[in-house]
Amino acid sequence: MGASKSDFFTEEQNIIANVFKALSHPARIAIIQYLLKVNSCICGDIVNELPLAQPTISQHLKELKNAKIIQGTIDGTAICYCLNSETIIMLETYFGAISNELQNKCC
Amino acid sequence: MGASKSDFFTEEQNIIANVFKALSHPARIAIIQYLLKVNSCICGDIVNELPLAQPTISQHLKELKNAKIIQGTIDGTAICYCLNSETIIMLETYFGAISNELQNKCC
DNA sequence: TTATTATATCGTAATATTGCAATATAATAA
DNA sequence: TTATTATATTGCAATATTACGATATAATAA
Repeated sequence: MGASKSDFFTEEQNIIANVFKALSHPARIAIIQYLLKVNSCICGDIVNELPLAQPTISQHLKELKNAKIIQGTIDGTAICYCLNSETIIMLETYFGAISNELQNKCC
Repeated sequence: MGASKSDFFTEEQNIIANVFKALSHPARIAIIQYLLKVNSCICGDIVNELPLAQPTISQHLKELKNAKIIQGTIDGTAICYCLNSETIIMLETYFGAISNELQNKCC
């Protein structure tokens, strides 16, 4: 008894759930909002922006990167992170498709 | 040390993160897919469809309901659950807005 | 009333996530 | 080479989630 019965679900269901898991923490939403705000790609001064220690930010960035929500390119000693528009568009399409299927149905 | 520094983030960031948290489990994605497939609103035979016990399904449904991703209407002893198109459209709009803001920017 | 049926809640064990100090790594500068 | 700077990883404590048996609740049926 306990967590994780993911083996009983399809790979697709697990992949989709994992993208949303990456989005399910306020710090990671704050990182996304900051990356949107600063217009150009920004590196690790996200650490100065958020009320969390550097290792914690690094961990959150890793999760967003694994879910392909952001991407980072090395720039000297710094790493320049920015949003991955492909994944954003994929998510827009995901809900767009559900919303279309939902038309003329109950509720 | 430990989980949950949500007080340090804005209410908006916490609300958004909570909607995604509701979507962050394969069982809840499976419930959404099932509700889409059955065309008409369906009640608790989700229990027969998924490899989870009734209390577990009930808990997952509660989380989806709290996040306003589904809604349930009482029908005798049964409860008829279905997707809440308002929230789906809100999510589509959310990613649509990000995707628009992202145009002509880095990456 | 007493079943029966459908769903929700409680309690708790197993597991996962979060946050950070300490430390490691990697690139550049001196 | 030895700093310095930026980021990642490790280890662990605090907390949250997941799953389910047992039980409660609520509506209808007999």
